Amino acid sequence: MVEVRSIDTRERILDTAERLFMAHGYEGTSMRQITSEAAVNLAAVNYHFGSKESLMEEVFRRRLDWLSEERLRALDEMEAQAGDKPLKPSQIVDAFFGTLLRMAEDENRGGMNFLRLLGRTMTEPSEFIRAFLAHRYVHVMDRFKEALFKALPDVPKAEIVWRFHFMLGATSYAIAGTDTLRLVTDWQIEAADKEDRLDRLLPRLMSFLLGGLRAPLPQFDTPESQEERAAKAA
Amino acid sequence: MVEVRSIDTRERILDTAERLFMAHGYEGTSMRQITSEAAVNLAAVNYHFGSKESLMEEVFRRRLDWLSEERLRALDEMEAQAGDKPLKPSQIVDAFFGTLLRMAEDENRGGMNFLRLLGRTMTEPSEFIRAFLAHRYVHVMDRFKEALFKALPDVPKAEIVWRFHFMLGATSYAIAGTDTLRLVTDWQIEAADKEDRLDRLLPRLMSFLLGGLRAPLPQFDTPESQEERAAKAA
DNA sequence: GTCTATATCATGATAGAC
DNA sequence: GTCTATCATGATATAGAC
Repeated sequence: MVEVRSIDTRERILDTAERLFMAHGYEGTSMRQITSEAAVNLAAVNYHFGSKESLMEEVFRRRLDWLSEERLRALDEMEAQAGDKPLKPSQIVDAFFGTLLRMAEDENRGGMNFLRLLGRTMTEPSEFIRAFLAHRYVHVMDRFKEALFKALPDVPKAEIVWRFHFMLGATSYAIAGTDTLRLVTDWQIEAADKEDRLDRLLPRLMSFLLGGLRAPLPQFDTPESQEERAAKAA
Repeated sequence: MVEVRSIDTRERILDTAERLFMAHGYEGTSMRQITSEAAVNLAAVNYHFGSKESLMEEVFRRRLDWLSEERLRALDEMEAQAGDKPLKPSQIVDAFFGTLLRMAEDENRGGMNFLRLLGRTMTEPSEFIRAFLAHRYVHVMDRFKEALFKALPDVPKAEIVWRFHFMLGATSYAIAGTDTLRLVTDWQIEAADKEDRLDRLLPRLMSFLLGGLRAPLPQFDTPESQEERAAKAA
């Protein structure tokens, strides 16, 4: 063992950073806070990760590499079982969003805290981290997009992409705002304990997402009505 | 006129702050950036608003007071017209989310930039601003909640609150991530120009939201299955 | 590998002249 | 109302001893 304490230090920094980035945002968290709460020296972050940005990237990489593999594995399995038949949309949605939410139950994989951080980061203005995520996991998104295209051959592809986007939003927000729920309601959500609330979030969210994914298509302007409008303008 | 320039200064600070808070987040934007881009003196922010936090609150108040009135006005009108009959869910959703998205077309009311800032802030970790919003506009949320309860008497209230929450998420994300769309897709969304994309966002989003709102209810554990589980555990 | 000490700079806020 | 000058603090990052 070449100083096993360094591994502890590294992990302790990552754990603390994950928690603090979640609580105060990336810009709102200082390296002093991180190193002091992790009980390591201020210089340790730069030694182990090089910079604050690289630390943030590593916080995500540690969790998302695993999640991405799980998602793809779930999809592969289902497709292998289905053979030639197309998958049901509910299967695809579960492979993507169900796998994500079940991650919240595993404290060793970051639990709810990481999920909330992820949800937040999707709308946060730190360009560098969104660019990092977009690059690193684009292949996962593409696989799921293609699966949805096959499962819903009658829905225009552009529409599916938009709805995928809406599903991401509903999920990110639902996760990120576990305490924001006060904004919508003042009365306590009926669930007594946290466990129960998490158990029920998945079926609730799945119903909503599938309802949205399979909703009747919106009616846009037809080419005729566009011509009408153009005629009026002229 | 007692120095009309001060009004300009105030508004210019608000406009600039709105844009920069959107681009870099609250913590990521310094007062020096704001005052320098607004071409006002550094001390002007503290003179006019007292602090950076109060400035942020005013950025939101300026837009949301108007939006809240519009939302309530739309709801009042519909209820007056409907008389005794309950409103259709689509009407309520349009009064809330449609009014919001139509705001994006009005540059004098902040346009798309403010909407994206709002979407971001919903998941952002600045506690003070979320607390401010929750306090100041709770009456609007309550009115819409009650309207949905009446429109959907067969759906449990808790379920409606959750789905309201999911709808907020899908919308915030859709708005906040106008450029994040790259994360889901690499190919350009078919819309040629921004105008068109915005025109089509509303019907697309409305279809999705209504599909989710009216989706079949999720199946939870019945008391029986809970007893089963308890028996197993014992 | 880990620490102390420090360099260098940016931050929010204010005091006081005009 | 607006300015300059400045304070006190906290930021990221690094040099160099151990």
